[in-house]
Amino acid sequence: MDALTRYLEQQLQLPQEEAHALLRHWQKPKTLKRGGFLTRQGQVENHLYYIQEGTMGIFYDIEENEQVVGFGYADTLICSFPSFIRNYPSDYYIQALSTTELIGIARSDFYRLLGEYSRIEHLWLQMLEEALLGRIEREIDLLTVSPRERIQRLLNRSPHIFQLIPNKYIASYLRMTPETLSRNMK
Amino acid sequence: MDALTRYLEQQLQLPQEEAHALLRHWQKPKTLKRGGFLTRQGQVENHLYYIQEGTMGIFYDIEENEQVVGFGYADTLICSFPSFIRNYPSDYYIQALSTTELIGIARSDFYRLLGEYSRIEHLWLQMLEEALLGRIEREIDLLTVSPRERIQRLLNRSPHIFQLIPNKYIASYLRMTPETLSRNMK
DNA sequence: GTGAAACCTTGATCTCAATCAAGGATTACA
DNA sequence: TGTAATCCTTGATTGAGATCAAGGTTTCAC
Repeated sequence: MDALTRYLEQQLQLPQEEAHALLRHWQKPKTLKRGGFLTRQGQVENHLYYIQEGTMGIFYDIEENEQVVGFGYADTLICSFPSFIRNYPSDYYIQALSTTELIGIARSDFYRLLGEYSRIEHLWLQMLEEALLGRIEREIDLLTVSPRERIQRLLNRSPHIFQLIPNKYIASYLRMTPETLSRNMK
Repeated sequence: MDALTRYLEQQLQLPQEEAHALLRHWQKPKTLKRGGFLTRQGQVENHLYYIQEGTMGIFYDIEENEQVVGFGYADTLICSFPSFIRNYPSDYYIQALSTTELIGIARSDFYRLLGEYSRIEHLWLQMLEEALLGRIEREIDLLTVSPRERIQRLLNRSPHIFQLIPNKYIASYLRMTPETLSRNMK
């Protein structure tokens, strides 16, 4: 049983029939080297990806600076959601931070399956709820004034990120410079 | 035809049958004076509310300070979503910024209707998608460094907020002091 | 294994928004 | 309509994090 099957059936609790229906449409693996783009700015995101191995960063250019807005790592889904959902060109770009292997499912297949299998639709609804709650938590993190406190919150919520991702990206994600992160980690 | 019916059928494009099913469970109006609480910290949010008239603020205490994280006004839904969805005590509190009239639907009724009417479930899914995209946009706003730029983004996206809500709340929402907002509005 | 690139740390300086303060304008409601 | 409370504005000062700079360390690819 491969990682995606395990993810769908065990982690997401999807019944076999639905898991199989999804798996049939998942495409052949894609490998990216560090620095390689999964999605570029201006490009429409036509796939939802599952990361089999590696680490990725989601970026957005704010006021001419590259800002990190999220990470991806093994056993998580990744894509430019606004672009995937709205079928618009993406403002975000997604890059491999280390060699990464992914598989994707096309938007058209995905939304068709939502219509065909109410359990998949229900699962997607629950995932959207979770994603929304995650964003709401993230908002509090960003509103927190003290850099030290922002670091602490991330350490509590996602300690593994500090093992996986270079600090300079984490600093950007936490709305501070690498210097400030360094000075507040001790 | 009242405002909620219009909202469900026209704005949300819900068929009559489903709109009626929802409407039956919507409870009698509730009026709050300026400063009155819709939801308190620590209280479980058991209802989803529709604002018929007035303005509301969603607050969160960060590092002992009251932080505004959102607004509500006529013809929008409001509640402490994390609490409503997860059935946990709310970290947020919701207060009327002016005299406000609302009607609510109980969580249990709401989720039962989701199960009974796939069109309602589908609509809720779409609303969650929209809410998620809204949060993602909001994240970029918060990551923007320059206060002037943050103000500009809100002015572009939601100019009506500046008509409805006192500037001091908007300042907090934009992660700045009222002084900074004032100095950067001209 | 080795060299080059990427990353982290520490120090010195600077900048811009927060804070403190006070007067004036609006708003709410009795 | 009067009056108190709330809100907005402007000025002066302060402080925390950004920036600039440079040395040392780790990581990665070949």
